[in-house]
Parts: sequence; C-alpha cells; structure tokens
Amino acid sequence: MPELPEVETIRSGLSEHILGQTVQRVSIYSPKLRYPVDLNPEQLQGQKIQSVNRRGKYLLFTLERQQILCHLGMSGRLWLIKNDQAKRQKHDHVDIQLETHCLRYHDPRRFGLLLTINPGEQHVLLKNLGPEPLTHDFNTRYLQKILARRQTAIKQVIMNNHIVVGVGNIYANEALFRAGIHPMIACDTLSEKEIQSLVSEIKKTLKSAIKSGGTTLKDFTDIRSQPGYFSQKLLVYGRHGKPCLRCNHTLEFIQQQGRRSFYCGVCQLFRSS
DNA sequence: CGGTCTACCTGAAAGC
DNA sequence: TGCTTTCAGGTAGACC
Repeated sequence: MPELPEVETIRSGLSEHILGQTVQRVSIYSPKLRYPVDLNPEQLQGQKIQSVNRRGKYLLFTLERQQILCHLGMSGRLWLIKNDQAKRQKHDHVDIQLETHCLRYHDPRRFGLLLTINPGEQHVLLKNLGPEPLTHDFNTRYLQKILARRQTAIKQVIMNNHIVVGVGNIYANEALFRAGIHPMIACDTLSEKEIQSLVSEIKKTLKSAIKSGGTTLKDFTDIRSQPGYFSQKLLVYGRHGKPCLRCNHTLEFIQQQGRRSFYCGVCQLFRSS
C-alpha cells in the first residue's frame, strides 16, 4: 500500500504524539506477518520512544535499548488511538500501549513486518537498500551509471529498492508521465537529459505527495484516519480510458511485471531499442 | 550479477 | 442472489 509519501506522513504524525512516551505494555494478538513478529513485550516495557525515523518505506522506532523495524506491506496501517477507544477489530495484530495512546498495527493481507533490532545490529533488510530519493545521493550521475549496465524497462529500475528506495507503482507511473518517458523503454537507451528529468520528477512528485499527506486510493489514512489528498493530483495512475490532462489523448495501461503501468501514448512515446 | 517470476494473504469488485 | 475470478499500494527469494 504505502509508498514513501504515505510512510513519511505516518512518521511525522507519529513523531508529534509519541516521542518521549514510555511503553506500558505490548500485546501481540497474531505474530503471523511476512516474518513472525519477534517483539519482546517484557523487554520493551518501560522503554521511552526516542525517535521515529524512516528509511525508504520502512519505519524505525528508536527506544532506549532497542529499535523496532516496521514495514506496512500492501495493507498495513498504524493507528494512534485514545485509550478509551481501544476496542480491537479484525486484523489488528499488535498493540503498543503508551501513556496517552495505543499504537496499533492493523494489516489484513499480512505482508508487513514488525521486528526487533538490537544495538549494534545492521539489519539485513536495510543493508542493501539504495539511496533515499529526496537526498543528493540520488542524482543524475548515479542513475546514469546504474542504467548503463542494465537492460530492462525503466519502470522496473525505478521501482527497485536496491537502486532507489520508496518509489512504488503509483509514483513510478506519475514520475514517468511527468518526465515524458514511456514505462517500457529500455533503461540503457535513455538520454542524459531524460535521466535528469526523471530524477527531478521523482523528487518533485514525492515532495508534492508528502505535502498533500500522501495518496488515498482505497483506504490509506494517516494515524488520525485522515485521508491523503494526492489522489486528486494523480495524472495517470488509475486514469486509463480517460483523457490525458496534457494532450487529451486517451490514457492506456499495460501489464508490466505483474503490475499495471498507466501512460499516455502521445506524451510518453515508445521507442524500441 | 542481472532479469523474470512466484509466493506470501485477505477482501473488494467485477464477471457470470 | 450467489458463486467464481481477478486484482490490489510490496518485496524477498528461487530460478535461469
């Protein structure tokens, strides 16, 4: 579900409310996520939350003696609920009871994860991640080098979190449209100008989505159940059959690696290699 | 190493 | 109405 802007929206919302709070109790109702939840309630109890950070689509909660790594997968959600409203529903898997609120992990499809990181440990899931797209480490020269030694469609490259983190199906489609690049073009045929434009549009799209509080398609909300408003600014995602907002040509979609790619055949001309 | 495909899981929507 | 099929925001790991 959530891509970088949605995770960032959750991170900043949580930060405002839970920093400095002490864990009162941890309840694991169902440990069956992508990996079994390995949080240790006894160890966590009494620890203060010092920071909430984000790496790609991962959230990292730093406590006094441990860190908690969290990924929301496709359908994971984190809610902050007031203590008196804490009645459990289907697919609520873990509660972290704090002083004023309960931090609740909910995930119908169970593709997410909640894992412990011990001090000094470099978690294997974080080890081989690419640069953050909103830092200078993600730049034209970097992407140029990567693209030159690969032979696959450009969309797959920008969705590969070993190359750049945080770009999922929605923002890959949006950024490619804004850069005028067809999703199926072989990545090693992009010009320097196109690569520059793509890097720039990825950054701009993500920043703009963060500003809007993320994208709500079906059910994304922030920790207070407010939807994100970037859905109203989507130019191609989910708009197949509708007119391109730039040239009026009817938008199309193709299946690519099992995922849908939405594009405008006029604004994003295909060329074979 | 790089590229492609599958599996993990549930629910909503579409198709019949 | 109800049964079946398809699809969904992610990504590690198996395979070639």
